[in-house]
Amino acid sequence: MKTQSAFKLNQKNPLLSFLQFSKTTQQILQIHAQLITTNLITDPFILSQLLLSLTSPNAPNLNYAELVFNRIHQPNSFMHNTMIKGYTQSSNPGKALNFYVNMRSESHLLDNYTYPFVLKACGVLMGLVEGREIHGEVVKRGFWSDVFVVNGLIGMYSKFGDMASARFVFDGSEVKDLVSWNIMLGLCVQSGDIRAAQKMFDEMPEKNVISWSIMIDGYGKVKKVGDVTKARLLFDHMPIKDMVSWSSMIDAYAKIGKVVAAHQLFDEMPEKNVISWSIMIDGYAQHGKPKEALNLFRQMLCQGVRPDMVSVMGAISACSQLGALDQGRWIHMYMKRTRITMDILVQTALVDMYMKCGSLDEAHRIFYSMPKKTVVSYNVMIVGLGINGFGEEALECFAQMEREGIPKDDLIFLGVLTACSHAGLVTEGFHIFERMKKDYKVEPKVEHYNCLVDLLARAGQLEQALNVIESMPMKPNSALWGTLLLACRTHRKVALAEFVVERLVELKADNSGVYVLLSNIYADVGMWNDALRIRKLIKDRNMKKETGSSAIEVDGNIIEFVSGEMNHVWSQELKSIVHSFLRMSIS
DNA sequence: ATAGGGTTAG
Repeated sequence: MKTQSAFKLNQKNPLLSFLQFSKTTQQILQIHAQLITTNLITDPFILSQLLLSLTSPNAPNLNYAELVFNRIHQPNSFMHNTMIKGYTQSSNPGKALNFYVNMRSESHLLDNYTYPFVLKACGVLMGLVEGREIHGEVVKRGFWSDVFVVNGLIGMYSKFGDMASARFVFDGSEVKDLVSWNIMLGLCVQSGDIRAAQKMFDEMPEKNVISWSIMIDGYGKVKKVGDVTKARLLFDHMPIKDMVSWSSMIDAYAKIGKVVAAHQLFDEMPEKNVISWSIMIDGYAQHGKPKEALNLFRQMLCQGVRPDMVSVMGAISACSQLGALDQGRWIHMYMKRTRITMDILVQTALVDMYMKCGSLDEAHRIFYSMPKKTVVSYNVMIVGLGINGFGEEALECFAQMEREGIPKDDLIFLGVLTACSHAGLVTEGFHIFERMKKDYKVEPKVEHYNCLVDLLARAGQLEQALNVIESMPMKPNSALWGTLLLACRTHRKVALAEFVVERLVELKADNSGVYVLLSNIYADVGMWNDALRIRKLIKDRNMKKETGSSAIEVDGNIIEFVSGEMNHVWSQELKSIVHSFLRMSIS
């Protein structure tokens, strides 16, 4: 955005000066009211300026702009183009295309300024057919030498993800600038072809910060450790960095769970915005460090950074993981109070948070007040009901989803199956699994078989579970055997457990947890020698045991308990509580 | 022309 120059009074036309200086809609409207009373209203230059002000992204008032536009007797190209630009920028590309269609009937209005805007509208609308048609028109009318038009075309094909067409325009054009190269670079990255991007990057006659940032982002998105190193190399070598380059680099680390490296850069970056904070918060939340995520969120608020919809997601997710109901509630209230808009994604995250924190009431309230629901919203609800033991309600929710005609994906079946498994609804679960293949034509994946095995095994039907594993179309993975092994303990099936461990050894997935479980199974049925033999094996192989931990929220503080560590300030109190409960249950 | 967001198994 250009900085507003100091107010200069136009002697010949004082109103015009005010108009160009006005920033808020109210000011513009006032001036317009004055304009109507004067004869200046017919001056095309004044009217153009008025439309420009009314459609500016600072204070757009497209309805009013359209009103003014319709009262103009013979709108010129500039006015048309201003309307198209305004509609595209305020995300109403359909209207923009309408304007364009109207212009076409008087083709003298169409100039080289029209096409970039209308092509952009096609890109936003995903209007593939219209886009190609306009492409043809551009060629016919010979606007090839205009780099803005060419970039409009490349940009549009880039939005469609149509590399071939974008390349065709790019290669065939005589006029390329840095923007054209950068759009192509971005398209390569977007289609996952980092090698092609690197080739272009090397060939580019000149590069700017944006080109470098695209490459860093691209290498970061490949999500392999080696490529992140490559991203870092570029990052360290680029001549000038801006917030986007820093954020892209931090995100590259955060996405692969290298939170330490990410946080270090985050501390080093000279200037932060909401996006950089969100990246860091989400990085922690997605990699098992919800406490750190919440801490950062608090820090962000302290620094006076106003959170937006996206930046609260990480914090909400952290609350779900911690079961931190009070803090989750606080964030929810904070959003209401500070009028942060909540879209489907935020609402879904909130439903998930309330469900995971066991507050079904609040989850219900949001869920049923949602104007639109997606598969994901339903999934969150169904899984939430399931983990809270309301299997029947979960199935009812699924039925409601069917009635609303929401298309299903494979994950929703995973949700329904886990809900059944948690509630012990074996026949219902089996039924859903069958219907999944038959009625919905969704091919079950290993994860679905895992759920089915879990469902049967928990209910004690271990033979059937084994049957499923042996008859399924794909190779069973270690998670699947793990599920079965866990059920072996609950149902004391020693022989089957030994069989399962053999399979896990074959898969080289026999970690310490597996042997601990096996040893416990032996111990449960009194086979002490075997139990000891396995214990010794764990010790001899020097296998490290992952320490278990859990956390609860006490008065808004997150208290973490680590297995085996009983020296926590809360431990003594906890012990006495547990003991008094035990005494109560005995007497 | 470049950066951030929701769902699964313990």
